[in-house]
Amino acid sequence: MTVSRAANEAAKAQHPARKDAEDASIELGELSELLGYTLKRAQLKIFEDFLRCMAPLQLTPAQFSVLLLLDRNPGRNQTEIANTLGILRPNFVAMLDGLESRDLCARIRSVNDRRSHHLVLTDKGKAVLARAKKLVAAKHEARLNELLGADNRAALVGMLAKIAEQF
Amino acid sequence: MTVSRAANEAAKAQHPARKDAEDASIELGELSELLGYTLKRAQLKIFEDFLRCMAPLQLTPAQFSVLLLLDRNPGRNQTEIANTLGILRPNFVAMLDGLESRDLCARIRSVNDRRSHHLVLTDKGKAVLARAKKLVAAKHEARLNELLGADNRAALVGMLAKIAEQF
DNA sequence: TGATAATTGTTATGCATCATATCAAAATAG
DNA sequence: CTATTTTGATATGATGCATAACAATTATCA
Repeated sequence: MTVSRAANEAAKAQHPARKDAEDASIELGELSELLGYTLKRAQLKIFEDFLRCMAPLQLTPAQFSVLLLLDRNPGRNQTEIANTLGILRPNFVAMLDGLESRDLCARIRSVNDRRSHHLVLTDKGKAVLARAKKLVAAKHEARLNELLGADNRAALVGMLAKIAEQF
Repeated sequence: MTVSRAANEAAKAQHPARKDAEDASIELGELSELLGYTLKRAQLKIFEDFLRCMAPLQLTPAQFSVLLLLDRNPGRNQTEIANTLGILRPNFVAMLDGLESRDLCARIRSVNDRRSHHLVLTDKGKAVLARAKKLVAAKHEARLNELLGADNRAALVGMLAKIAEQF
């Protein structure tokens, strides 16, 4: 599980009285100004919190993104969905297997092109997605707005999107 | 290699005239407003560019961060360095083996505590780090400033650091 | 002091992610 | 009709990340 790392840190925090005690704490130096470094660390934290908020539904960020896409774009095939999410087709197969085995989505053989599958959410899938959205909004994103402020949060997302697209 | 994905995309870009052609392009929906999603994608792009810039020195972001830390904090042991970088000690062993086999750093048995190693950069390690810093500044970070502007870039790093620490 | 516990580096191992090659079935191009 | 391409799928390997366990060493404390 992904909580273990946090639990590990928490365990250390309970023993501040040791030779351990950060021993003249280490200098990060230019590391703290490196975008890649902060980016990676922030991403891990965000995913960790996402998993925590989504624990009752047992959805990973990747799975959530698939459900969102299928909801907005019903009937697309695996290649299309996988491509827009940056998932390689071979790896997307097992992922879909998992969602399908939980009856969250379904593969429907296309009549036009019998190689491909139309992907759709099941009713259960739609229900789970609706609950998931609420959890994300209420627990995850709300906490972000609290930490950064709505304006800053929007600006942050904007800059990240710009990097993701134009870099 | 990590370039292959980009090469793959490039290959597709050369064939815009297919049934493929993004076929009434897929709606991202609320995905584009999800911080976790943009964060992950931006992080991948940044790491990809970092690797490209650092190709002549063959340093990964993780390796670069280790060299930086060793430079600023010579004589620390493996546990200390690994902990501050969020690397688990078992995984740090192989990583150090790699750097040490390239003569970039060295493990020096401590006389006070013969269990631990003092970690230091070799002369070659210092030289490589110096070149690496220049590459990062000239190629990588410069491009970011160009895309976002220096002020926005600083604000971005600040917000990410806040998330990484306080979330 | 001496028995017990904790720490350090290490190995082994498992799981998840990611990437490539390859394949059969089906569709498309020429 | 033949050759190529596309789709979903399988097998496979590399890498990152996490846990358990171990020997050597050090710290704790009764």
